[in-house]
Amino acid sequence: MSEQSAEGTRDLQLLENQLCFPLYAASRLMTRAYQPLLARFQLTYPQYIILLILWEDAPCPIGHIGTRAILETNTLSPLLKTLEKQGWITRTRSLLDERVVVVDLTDKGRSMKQECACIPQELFEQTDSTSQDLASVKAMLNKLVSQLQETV
Amino acid sequence: MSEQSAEGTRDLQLLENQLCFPLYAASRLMTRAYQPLLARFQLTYPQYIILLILWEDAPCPIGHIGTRAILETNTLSPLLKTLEKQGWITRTRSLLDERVVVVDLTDKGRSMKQECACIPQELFEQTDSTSQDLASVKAMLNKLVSQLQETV
DNA sequence: TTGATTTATATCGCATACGATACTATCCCT
DNA sequence: AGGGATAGTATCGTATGCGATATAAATCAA
Repeated sequence: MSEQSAEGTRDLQLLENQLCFPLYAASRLMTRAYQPLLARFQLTYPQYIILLILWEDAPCPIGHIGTRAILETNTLSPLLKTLEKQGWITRTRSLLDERVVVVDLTDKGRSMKQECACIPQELFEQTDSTSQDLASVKAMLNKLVSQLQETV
Repeated sequence: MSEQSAEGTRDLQLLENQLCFPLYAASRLMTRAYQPLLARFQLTYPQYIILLILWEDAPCPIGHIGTRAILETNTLSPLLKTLEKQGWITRTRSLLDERVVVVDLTDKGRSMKQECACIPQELFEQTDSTSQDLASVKAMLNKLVSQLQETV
């Protein structure tokens, strides 16, 4: 399995020789791994990503969240509506430009930042990768993200 | 906030310091990148993954596909139904064990393997990563997948 | 044998993703 | 000023993912 003939590695149509599949699988498994940690806060993984962004940048327009999360408004609109309904955020039309909706954290949303601070460490403990390993993957994935974004 | 280091690199709550986000983003962008290549064949990305597996293993039971794709039957059932409706595959109850549904490729499904053989190369050309880079990411993602699968 | 349990698949409901489209506000050009 | 182009969000339809549950067949246990 680890040792492959030159011929075996050359067949790009084998699932094992594709980058896309472990990417797809790891992403879904990562979301699953977050689920029990986020359930305490009634959060889904995409909602958690939005909150991470807001804890850094709120208040900010929806478009800014979309840029950072690499999500279109057709995904963000219902997602933000849910977060608003559950009391995490507020959505307000900008007075300066009525097209813009500014998103801000509620008191609950702001205070939950501390409550959620343990999550990254808890998740890290679920893998026995070294931080070195994880840092390498992260760096290479970030590079891949940039390259893929350029193609669009 | 960050007691560990003077810099912000230790603040695990920053989006930039999380592994999960580039994973999530890269996976979605990869799916987007495949879309124009798969559109010619009227395929979605998950459908393409199923075909990759079938081109290696067909005929095989649904459970086997689920194991390789790391997908539950609640996802696979409708997906396979679509592939059947579009003439790529057949689904047959096993005579040996009536619980099992055996999936096989149709003639069209089998012959399209050659037609789709160009896709991996075409996609590869959309990134300017070296194969070395991609191989490293793939290896580390596979390790991550294994570790995340163990936690479930 | 027969009832309980397990296995393999399917159905339902909900929450993303995203292409296509719609809508409104702003901008830009003449 | 006015009308088209552009920008920022929202809505709609379709296709996943997946937890919870259902269903039917095979297996197991007493």
